[in-house]
Amino acid sequence: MKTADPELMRAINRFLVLDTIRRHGAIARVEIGERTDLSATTVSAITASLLDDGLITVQHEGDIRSQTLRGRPRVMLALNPEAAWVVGAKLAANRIVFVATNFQGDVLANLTLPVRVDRLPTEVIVDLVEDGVRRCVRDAGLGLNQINTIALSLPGIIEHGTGKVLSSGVLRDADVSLHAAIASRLGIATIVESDANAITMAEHWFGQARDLDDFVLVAIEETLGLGVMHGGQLFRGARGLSLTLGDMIMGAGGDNAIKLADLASERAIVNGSHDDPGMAEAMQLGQGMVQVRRAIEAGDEALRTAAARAGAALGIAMANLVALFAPHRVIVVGSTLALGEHLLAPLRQAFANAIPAPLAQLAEIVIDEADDKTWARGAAAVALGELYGSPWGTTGPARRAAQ
Amino acid sequence: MKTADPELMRAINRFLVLDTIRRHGAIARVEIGERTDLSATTVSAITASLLDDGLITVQHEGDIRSQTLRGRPRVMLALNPEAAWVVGAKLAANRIVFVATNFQGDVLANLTLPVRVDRLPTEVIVDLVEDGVRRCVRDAGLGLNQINTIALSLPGIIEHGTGKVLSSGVLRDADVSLHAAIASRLGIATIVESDANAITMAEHWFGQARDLDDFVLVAIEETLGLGVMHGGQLFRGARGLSLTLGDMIMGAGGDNAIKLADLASERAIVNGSHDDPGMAEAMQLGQGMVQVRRAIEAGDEALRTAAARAGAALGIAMANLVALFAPHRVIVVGSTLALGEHLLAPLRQAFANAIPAPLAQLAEIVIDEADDKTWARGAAAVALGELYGSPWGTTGPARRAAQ
DNA sequence: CCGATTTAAATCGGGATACAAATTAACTGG
DNA sequence: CCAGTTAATTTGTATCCCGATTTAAATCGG
Repeated sequence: MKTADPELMRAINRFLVLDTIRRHGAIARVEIGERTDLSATTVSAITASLLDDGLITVQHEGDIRSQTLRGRPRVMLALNPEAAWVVGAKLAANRIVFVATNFQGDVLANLTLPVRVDRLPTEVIVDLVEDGVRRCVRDAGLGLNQINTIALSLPGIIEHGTGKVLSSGVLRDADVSLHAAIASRLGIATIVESDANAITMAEHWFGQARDLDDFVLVAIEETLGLGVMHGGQLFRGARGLSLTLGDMIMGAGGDNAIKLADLASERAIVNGSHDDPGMAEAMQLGQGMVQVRRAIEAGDEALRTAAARAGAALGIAMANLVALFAPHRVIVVGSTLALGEHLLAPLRQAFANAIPAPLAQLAEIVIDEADDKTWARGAAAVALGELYGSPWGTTGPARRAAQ
Repeated sequence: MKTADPELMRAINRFLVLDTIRRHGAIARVEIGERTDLSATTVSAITASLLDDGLITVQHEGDIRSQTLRGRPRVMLALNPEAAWVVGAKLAANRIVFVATNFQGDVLANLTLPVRVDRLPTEVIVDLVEDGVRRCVRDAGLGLNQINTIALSLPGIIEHGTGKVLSSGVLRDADVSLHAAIASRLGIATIVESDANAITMAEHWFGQARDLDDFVLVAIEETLGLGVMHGGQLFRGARGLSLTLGDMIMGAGGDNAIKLADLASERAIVNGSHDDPGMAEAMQLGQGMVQVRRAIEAGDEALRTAAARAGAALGIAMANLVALFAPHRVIVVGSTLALGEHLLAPLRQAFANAIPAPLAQLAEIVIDEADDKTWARGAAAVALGELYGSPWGTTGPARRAAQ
């Protein structure tokens, strides 16, 4: 816990103002004051400094007259989209997705590399990331030297701050310092983050949780991820570790103990039909769940059962999460959603059965079929969040190696 | 998120100083400065104010000479034990335990009312609490008017801030405002808190986690409770809800879905032997697990199996908690520990099997056979924590109803 | 067209805070 | 009894927030 001094005070209020502008879009000083409970004096001082630093700009044009037509008109302030640029990337089993965004998180360019990352040596992955970043930056009409931060997200357990990957389904090795490798390769500050945290950030900034500072997100793809937003901050465990969901054991012990990942991951769902060559093909292309859905609707009862089993397990896991974190909302994202109601109907039912009565009204379930670009954009948002200078250690300062 | 102003700044630093004194015991100003990274000037100013408010005192006597014998001697500052008094209470199924403590949490008096709270109407419980508080306060040589806050802890889901009990195993009704009832009855500010949170506080202040700001606590008694300490603050869900563990579903859905409480609560363990009148008797007296242990050691295989099953389920649940919260330590407390290794051996083994490899080194399990007094003392610590004026909303201000 | 009105933003002055440097206090040691 | 040493306080400066006042930039109304 940090000691408070005037600098911290200013940092907090400055962040508050900047975040208010980001959330609201173009906004006048008076209104910032109303929303933040800061005095007009302070808002003026802080916005002057933000203008000075080029993080925000005045918007004269398109100046929609304020409702009240009298008096001195409000001067609208908005983020300066060109204050900085970042690259966000999502590393998944069979693809790498990049987006370049400006300071407000608008996607300027995106790029998908359809490669089986699974079995590649880490060095090669770093190569691919480097290439992807370079191309994506060029596609955005930018130069590498204009990129402030790169945020790479991938599934697994990741130590925030050091950027060490303790374990990940897409890396062959454990305890990889992806972070340092990429940072030194490109000479740009780099953040490595769990993909679940990235998409959690995306939902908070751009998606289904813009209005909420307390929610839980369940990411169902090749691996099962978990993100927890608590008081507007990503919740991290001790040492800044990201959380995991796939390792949750369903079952009371003994023989019926089974990991959630073995019930509800995409691999687990297709397990029975793995001999079908078409299915294997689709899985490699990331279209596995689309294929499964087709098969189910063509009458494949084994897959229907598998999907239902996965949905039920997820529903129970989500009920457990509600009991453990008491969030207002549980957001479900990920490619497995392509199964549609074959997954969701049993999920909802299991959730409803498993949720303790007093909590039944607390949390709503929201399904969001976010695409890959959104995930990568979430990684970008993680990077931007640090640029905004959040004064709470939740996200430590961007680690810059090299350079 | 609050806006920062000089007042908040001072509140933070003041709390920091007071907390440093509490944790360290008698300590000189210089050392406070070193530990908190505040300047000597600021420490002097804050301690002067604390002295002025009577929260701390100088210790001239017993003035152990500082190591270095030269120079002006240090003036040791310590909490003023008489700065305030609080009562902490633990409401359990078959007893109510009270402690009265001074400002530093020393227990001045304690009292156990061996009553079956289970089936009593709420009004009667409030009566009992009132009587208990009055007696305990008198036993401590205090007057009711000297008591600053009462903190009542009980199992269940409790909304911090409003003090509403959404559900509890020891109350017949749901949605009870115990809080207001007691506060108005005694005319003293009252806090209602989950018992798991209370014992979590106790471990942090007095017990096995004095050195740690990130840990998880599992309370195994008649009901199963969960406390999460995160960054030195009790983690609460949205709306300030306390967390629950007993509602965790073990099992993947369908027929083998079962609540942890139905596997590992004391009632679940003795379930098979409920017809034994001696056992029923012991359970009512809170000696159930001692009795079970005796029975196991006398050869009762059914109970041995039940205990092992409970242990295994708990071990898995704890592994899940480590995956979900990534804490440094998991502390286990509660009367079920009386089963000893009959419970713990399978617990440890299940935990070891279930914990994901990368996390295996992260969290250690600590067993703490805390007695009832410690739980009640934890409730007192919750009350004291608010008196110390923690500036972070985590624990809202003590709600005072009535007078 | 110009002054009154209205609202927004900037400026001024007061109060609180933290900190560094200088000063005072309270010892020990020879 | 004085020099040396360490602790604590005092002094002076910079920063920050805020309320009140002033300035700015519109509209309205005759």
